[in-house]
Amino acid sequence: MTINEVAKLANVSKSTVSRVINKTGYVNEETRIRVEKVIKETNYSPSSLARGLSKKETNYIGIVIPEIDNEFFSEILSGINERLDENDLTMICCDTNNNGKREQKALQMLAQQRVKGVIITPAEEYQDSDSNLSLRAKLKKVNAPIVILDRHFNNTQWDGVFYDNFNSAYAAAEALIHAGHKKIGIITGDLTLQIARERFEGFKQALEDYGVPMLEKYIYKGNFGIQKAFELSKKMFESGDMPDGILTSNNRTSIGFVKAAKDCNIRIGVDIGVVGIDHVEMLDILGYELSCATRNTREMGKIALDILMERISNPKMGRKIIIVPYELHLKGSEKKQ
Amino acid sequence: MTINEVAKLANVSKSTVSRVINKTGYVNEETRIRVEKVIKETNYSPSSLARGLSKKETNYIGIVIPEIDNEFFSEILSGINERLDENDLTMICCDTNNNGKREQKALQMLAQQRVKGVIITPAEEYQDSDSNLSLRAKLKKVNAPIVILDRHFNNTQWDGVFYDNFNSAYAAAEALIHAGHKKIGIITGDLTLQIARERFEGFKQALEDYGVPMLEKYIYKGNFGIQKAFELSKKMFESGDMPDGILTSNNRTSIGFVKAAKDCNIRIGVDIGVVGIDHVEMLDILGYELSCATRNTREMGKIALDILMERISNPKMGRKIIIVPYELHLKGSEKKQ
DNA sequence: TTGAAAGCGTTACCAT
DNA sequence: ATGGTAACGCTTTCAA
Repeated sequence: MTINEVAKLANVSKSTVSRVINKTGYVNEETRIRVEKVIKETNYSPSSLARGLSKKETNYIGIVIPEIDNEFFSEILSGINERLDENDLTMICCDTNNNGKREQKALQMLAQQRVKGVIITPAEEYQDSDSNLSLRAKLKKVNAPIVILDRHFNNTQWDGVFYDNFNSAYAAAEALIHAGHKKIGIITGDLTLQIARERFEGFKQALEDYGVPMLEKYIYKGNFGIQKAFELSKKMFESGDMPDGILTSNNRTSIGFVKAAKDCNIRIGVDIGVVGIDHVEMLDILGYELSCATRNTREMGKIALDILMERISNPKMGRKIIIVPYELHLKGSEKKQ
Repeated sequence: MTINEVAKLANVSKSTVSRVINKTGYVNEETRIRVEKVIKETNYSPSSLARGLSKKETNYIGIVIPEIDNEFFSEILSGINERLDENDLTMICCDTNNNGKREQKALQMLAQQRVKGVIITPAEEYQDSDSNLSLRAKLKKVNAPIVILDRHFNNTQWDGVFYDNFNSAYAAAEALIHAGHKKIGIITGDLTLQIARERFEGFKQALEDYGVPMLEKYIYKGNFGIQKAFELSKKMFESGDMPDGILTSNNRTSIGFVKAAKDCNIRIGVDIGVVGIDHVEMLDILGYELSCATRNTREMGKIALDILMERISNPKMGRKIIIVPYELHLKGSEKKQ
């Protein structure tokens, strides 16, 4: 079924059918009804391809994420999805698997689809100026508005939505300080990553501001992974010299820590105080109520889409970088009895 | 940049440029090089819209799922994604939020995009013949091959990929029986759902086959949710008459059960034997190693895509229903000491 | 080996 | 209020 066939069956021109479909321009009530009847009867479905080509505009939105099976990103997607209908958008989804090559292919494909805009969490943290340049080049070729999500790179061009890593860590450390601890430690993330460094800096700043000494021996350098956090925590517990309070730098770090505590019969909130960054729902469910500084992930997705839409409708808008605030949830685990 | 502009810059016709792009037909080595140079220099990116319109064919694949932020579905997506590149496919993703209306909109949209095919997990279990009819009608309108994933409906037309619910429950119950239990119970899923009924049937069959009496008091009717499972388990523990072994009907049921056991100081694998359906990674991580009958979710996604591709290339192929097998993992929790 | 031209299914402008 | 027609950017067939 094409617009032409519908036109013939309804005894009108395709212009009229087009007007009926798009509710644009004048069309007599009787003929409208006639056309609509034919559309219904023939189950005619207008081609987005033809429409897009003709209007030189699509309603595709490209999403490029590194790990679709990571709950953080699936919540982001869920948030974006909530905004899709009202904006009449269609989502083209690409999982790069943290692979730069696949990222490039995805971006190329999106360019060919003539997407309206792209939301991307870069596959890799582009440290050196070379790879930074290459990501910039890739993004430029897309030739559409772009919003960078969660992972930083040296970007002076595009809008972005990021988490308030520094202050979130600051608040977490502060909570430990307020709980009365003097010996405070941290299990960091991979410090080659900017978000890990920012969190570490927030931690340091809090201790400094409150005059709490930061002891080298209580700084455990992790990698944001469960296993590493588990090993470090275990060492900590077995060393015979553990801090009174500790900050775990992300969800997986918290999980590794809890696992080690369970293994070593360390009671969280009793033998040691803990505050994590990120909320881990499953820990709550299983009764390990960990205090945490966290964010509204779903909201981050919505915000990213909102900014993208703003940018599309107003290309000259000043560059926007949104820092999503943390929320501090204290549930008792920060204490030590 | 359009194919015409490239053609002019390279001093050839657009036909030639098309041949170069698609590596089709004859083209002189020299002119090819010239054209390719222009393409690179101008950063020309051919329009998928125009190409699709001209070829009367896209490489879109539509995915319609009910809850994108459910780990089961994000793993499915991840599996599908692995097959996308090699098939040169682009994924259009729709989250229906278990809402029939949104499902309908999504399906309509996919039809307009002229997708090559669709993989769908229906938003609702369409019980009565009315809603069954309505889903069938919706699907027919898509006018493209369709694979039904995981959730059944009364379908005599499309290919499907489902889990072996019956035998998976049978095996789980069998494991409890082999562990020597005589008093065996189950926390079921929502029995209005076919997959819940199938699992319950598998359970019953196993007891019957082994001559183990099924006692009404040990049948706990749940709803596949954490909270309900928690409440039922708690009642079970507090009743003073609990079974020796129990089957938890899905991942969330297992979680609720474990939570209750923790609350009530019931030692899993000691005070009561448990086998679940579905593997819950987080439980393993936290040291609750639950025996389970489970499936390879990522694989299910791959299989669904593979069947879809087969169907597309061979529309006359006989109807395919793939039942994904269970894997039984015994880790000791099935016992009672 | 290359080019010209028709066609894909729409929209939008200009007539009527 | 309606119709005719060019245009969108590409592929494909037919000629040369």
